[in-house]
Amino acid sequence: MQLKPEFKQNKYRTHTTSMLTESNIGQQVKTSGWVENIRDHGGIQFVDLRDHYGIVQITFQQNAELLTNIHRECCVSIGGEVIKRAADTVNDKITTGKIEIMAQSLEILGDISENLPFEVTSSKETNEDLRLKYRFLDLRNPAVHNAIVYRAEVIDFMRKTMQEMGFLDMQTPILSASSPEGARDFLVPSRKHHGKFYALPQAPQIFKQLYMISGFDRYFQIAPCFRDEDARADRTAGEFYQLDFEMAFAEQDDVIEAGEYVLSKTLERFGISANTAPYPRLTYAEAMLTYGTDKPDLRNPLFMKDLSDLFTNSDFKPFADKTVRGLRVPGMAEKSKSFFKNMEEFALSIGMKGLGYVTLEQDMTFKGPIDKFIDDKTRAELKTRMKLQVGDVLYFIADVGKTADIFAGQIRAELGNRLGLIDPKKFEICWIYDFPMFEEDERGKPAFSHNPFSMPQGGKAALDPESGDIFSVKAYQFDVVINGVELASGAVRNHSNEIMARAFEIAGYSEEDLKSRFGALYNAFKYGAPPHAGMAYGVDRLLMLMLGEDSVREVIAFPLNGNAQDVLLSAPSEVTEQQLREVHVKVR
RNA sequence: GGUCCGGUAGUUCAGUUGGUUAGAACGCCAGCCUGUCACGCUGGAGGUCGAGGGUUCGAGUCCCUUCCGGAUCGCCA
Repeated sequence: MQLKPEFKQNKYRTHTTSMLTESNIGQQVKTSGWVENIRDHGGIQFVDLRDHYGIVQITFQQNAELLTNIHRECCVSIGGEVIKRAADTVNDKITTGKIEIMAQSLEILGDISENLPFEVTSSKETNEDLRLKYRFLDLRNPAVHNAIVYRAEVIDFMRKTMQEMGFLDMQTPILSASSPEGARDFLVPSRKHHGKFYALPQAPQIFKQLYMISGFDRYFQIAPCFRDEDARADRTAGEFYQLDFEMAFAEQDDVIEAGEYVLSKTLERFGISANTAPYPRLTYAEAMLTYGTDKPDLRNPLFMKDLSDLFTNSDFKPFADKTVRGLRVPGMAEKSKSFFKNMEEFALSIGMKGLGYVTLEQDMTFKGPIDKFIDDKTRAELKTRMKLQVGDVLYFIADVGKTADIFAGQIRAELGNRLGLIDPKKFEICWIYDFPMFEEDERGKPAFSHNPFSMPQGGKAALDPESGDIFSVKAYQFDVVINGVELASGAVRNHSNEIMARAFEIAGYSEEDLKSRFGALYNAFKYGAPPHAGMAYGVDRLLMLMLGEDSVREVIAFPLNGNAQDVLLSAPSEVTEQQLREVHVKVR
């Protein structure tokens, strides 16, 4: 590697470890880093010296005294001559493996390192709380370190790509008002205003819409978002980052195209093998019927079809007048009895009452526990509709309404796993769109199904009480799904108070509620809001997928633990009485 | 908040039906070793078995309480 312009020799080093190549052979150099390992052979010692860029081997011959008191993870600066390694001692595993430094001097830079709480090079196997407490050591592990470097590179690339498309990187406030979104807010007490609180933004939603109303055309931000909800493997406690963007005078397709561009370019740039854009677009209804979920894993080739009409008058009570889904599994008939039994047990474990199936015999007849309830005409129709072939298994999933879809989706996912149908290296990306504007709440009343900012398709007319079933109204609302993970969500925004008020009314809120919950937007809409639309990608989640990690915490340098604690800095922590008095807070 | 799983050496783990002095690997310390790169060899130190209580002649093991961690459901528009 050439000397980068920004690299300057100083008293600590003439080269970083990875700069050293065969071209440096014979030169006097100095390099600094951490001692990853010491191999002491008596008359000769080897030290692996690690810095941000890589590793180089330092050899000590007849000067072992330089290593007195040196332990693993000591921070040192070592001077010496670069020498060529003999052919039989070359190490192909490291980029500097053809050379080594013959040490002549060694300076300890920090304090002598104490005994380590865990071994740095295998830190990923350590209990997570301990890793997080010593995150500075954990992050020295190249496997952990490089994920953070990767994160920086991916975010940098996304930012540049957004800028190329004409988006401006603009900030939004962190200290703001409690927002009317679904999650719990993090509250910050006010010192100057007794009894009042700021809230950390759950998303920059209101502000990015205000940017549009302010006449900015294309906004984006790698935006911190704060939600006081419990963590999951794919969801950090507390805070996360979104690639958030918004476009004025935009339709749904404009946002989808921009979102598709930045994602596909990013995956391409980082060598992720994904299906190429344009990505398949599935309506919510299609996804629910075909995959039993609004976030389908399309790596799984299995899919469902509607069979309800064939069993309306069936003698088999569990199917009669129910929603029935058919799931064809090619070539599964040869699976063992226990495999089928285990699937039935799985079905029971998720709350299904049973899991009927038939297998397709050599002569194309059916065999299986529920075959006796199927008449010949239905058999013939099943063969054509499900395109059945010899050796197939046809599962039936029946229940009331949407429940059948959800159960079918779980069966599909489980079969995908158990049959090994899912290629962990593949990325299958799709759009889900046409989400319903409203869904039934527990009492059967309409509630916003996704979010109240979205524009209903058909505008105000669609919300007219005369225009029919309110639950059939769709919103301009869409998601990006990768491998069954919801990665992004977007919408055409409602930019009219009139339509907003009507939508709120349907969801059981008054215009006064609208004014109090969305005061700023409501006020802004009064002065000429442009039609606008946008979306936001979960950056942490995307990085997790790109790196093939199971936990989102692996792609965040200093994450809260699963219990929403910063075990490194001890947060949250108690504060002094004085601090509490200043912000007028009394702790019970 | 619910459910499930876990907590044993610095780390990762094993520990049978309740039964002798609680083990292994890695790490650490000491000694030996001039070509290793997961160096090797010899020896050694290191344990409140998460905590508290109970049953028992005897508890890492069984019971109760509690704390901590993980997964998951709720929650996350």
